[in-house]
Amino acid sequence: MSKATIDDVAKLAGVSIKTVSRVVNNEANVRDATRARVQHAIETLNYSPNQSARSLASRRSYLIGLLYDDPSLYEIPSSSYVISIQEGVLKACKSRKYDLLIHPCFYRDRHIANEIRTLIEHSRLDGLVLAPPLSDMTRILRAIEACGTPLARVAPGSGGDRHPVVRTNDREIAAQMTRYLASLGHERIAFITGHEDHKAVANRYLGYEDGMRESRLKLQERLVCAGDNSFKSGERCAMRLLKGRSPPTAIFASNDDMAAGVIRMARQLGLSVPEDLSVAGFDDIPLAQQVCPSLTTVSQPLAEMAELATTMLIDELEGSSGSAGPSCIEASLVFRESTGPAPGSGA
Amino acid sequence: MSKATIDDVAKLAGVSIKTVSRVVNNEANVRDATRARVQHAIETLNYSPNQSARSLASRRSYLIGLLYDDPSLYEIPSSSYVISIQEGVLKACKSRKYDLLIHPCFYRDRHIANEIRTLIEHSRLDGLVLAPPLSDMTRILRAIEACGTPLARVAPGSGGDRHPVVRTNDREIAAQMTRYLASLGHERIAFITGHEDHKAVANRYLGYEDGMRESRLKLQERLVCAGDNSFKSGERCAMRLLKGRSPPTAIFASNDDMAAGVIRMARQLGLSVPEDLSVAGFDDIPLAQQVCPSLTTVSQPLAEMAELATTMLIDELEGSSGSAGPSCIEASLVFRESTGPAPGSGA
DNA sequence: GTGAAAGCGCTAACAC
DNA sequence: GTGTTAGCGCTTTCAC
Repeated sequence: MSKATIDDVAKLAGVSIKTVSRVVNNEANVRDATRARVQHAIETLNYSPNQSARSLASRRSYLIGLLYDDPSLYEIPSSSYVISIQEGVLKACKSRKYDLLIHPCFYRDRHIANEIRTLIEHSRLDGLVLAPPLSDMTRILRAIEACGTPLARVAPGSGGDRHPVVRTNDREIAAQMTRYLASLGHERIAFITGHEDHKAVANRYLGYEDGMRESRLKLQERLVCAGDNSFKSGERCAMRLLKGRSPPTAIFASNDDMAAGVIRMARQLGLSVPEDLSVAGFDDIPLAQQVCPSLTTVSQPLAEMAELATTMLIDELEGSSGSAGPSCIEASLVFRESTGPAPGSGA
Repeated sequence: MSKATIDDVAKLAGVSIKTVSRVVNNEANVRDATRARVQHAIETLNYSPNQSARSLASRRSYLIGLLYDDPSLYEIPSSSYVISIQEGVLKACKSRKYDLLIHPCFYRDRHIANEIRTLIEHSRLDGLVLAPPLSDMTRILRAIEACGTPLARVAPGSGGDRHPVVRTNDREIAAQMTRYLASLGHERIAFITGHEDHKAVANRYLGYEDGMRESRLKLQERLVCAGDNSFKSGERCAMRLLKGRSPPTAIFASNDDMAAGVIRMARQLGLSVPEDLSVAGFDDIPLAQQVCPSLTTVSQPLAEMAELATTMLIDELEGSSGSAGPSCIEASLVFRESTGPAPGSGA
């Protein structure tokens, strides 16, 4: 029963509605005794402010929108990615008393800018959090900025913008993983790239190149295979890489789904992991612990990134000065069973 | 710029705001010519109604809340379950022009009723969709009904309530899977139960009993093992079942995560699936296709259930008469690689 | 410290 | 068919 209004409370407490409003919003300029009296009335009546009225008057909805690319729309079932993002955003929302509205969309949709514009105009959002790969697309950023809606992004781009951006060290950590594989004695280290529209994933390839160079290993085009982030593309690439002559002894896939596909294919080809082939992934999704052998991978702090981005957005909404600009949350390597010494490296 | 108001449109079109309102809300009693003129003005001004104002005046927010148990809160990472539910709810919301607010919570939280009450009072929701196992808990249902908020549930309980409930035929389909295993010559068919608080999952056990009885196989207590829906509990149960004497030749787990755990453990114990052991799961999550061998399972139409529940809720909100009462969307068996003839059954 | 008055932009009820 | 008049329940501005 959200029946009681601010008038009821004011009457019961013997004050004006403005004073009630002050108490509710924790504003200054209320004597302690008055405040207590109002508090009491609020509790007695079980009063809770009407959000729509509040929104209308204050032009703030306490609603954050989360925009992400919905993998289910094109059958790449990496649900844990979405869940991690949501988890982080929700955590920030909860602690700041905002509600979360979710809006998955298809990033390649030609009308996506319009869709988002409609969402902004039609829904009463205070701000928007953008997840990758949506957060990489200038067309979308333009549309949102044109609407003047505050936003924060989880994205690799440095941006240099006037809105908060949170990224992780994809490139550096991918280089580190590559060097780790090299340190195990692997020389033919293959790489499976991810979907080209996904900039963060693209950075992982750059990291691979860095790592190979730093380990003084030769980059070979035939050891690089183009995946699309899906399990199936991992299988396909593994097949191609392993069937060639002088096949790799290690495969580094730019995400876990593809790495899991590699493991499955390796097994079907009669190879043992990690004895015959080392496999590394990226993301540390739950699947990484469930495949056999479990996957050496990079723990990507997706939830933390989303949480930070959201917190920064809310800070901005509330004028808590600018913690704006780009931030970075560092990823880390997770060593499990799928990697080991290169065959014949004396182990 | 959601700057233009209904007054601006009215002025430009040379009509009253009420007429604009009629056009915007697709009401009758507007001459075609007038309607066109108003439409034109709307487009010219790029007008879009202010939702907060609309909510305040009409007491409708066009906001649906989705309440679900958040697996990440206690480390059972079955994200695909959440995603499927969201997917269904979102689809219904989209087609009916509602927005979706998500609210995960911990179903065993002692203060959950309060949390939900706060959510309802504080947020301006038109209705609530409840996902299992929250949807099974009378304590929660009571709290929501006491608030008078319309709701719909995805739940096994027949309910007999005055709100929509959508269920699936867990029990019957589990019996069918059991009979299928029996038809392959298996006699010692083990079952791994799920989390006890999850009624739908509990029904699957009843179906197993039915299926065993119908196949004239003996129910043996030692062939039933208690899991908790997690991958790890699947591994644990498999270990216990397979290490005993006269171990089962088939294991039916009440969800895919546990079934995947069984497969992993079987492999570690040196058993081949399905040659030495058949494994069946339930849910058909993406993982079912990614494990090796891929999992024979039950395709649970979670997204469809959620979509139907949401549609029924919205129907009710809009007074489109009652399609209320319980509905059922049927699950079906999916045959993959993890099941085969019983060892020594002449195959 | 506190209150009165004036909206926020829309829908609802009823008059015309 | 169309317009007028009141609110919806809150915040804001400014006076006291």
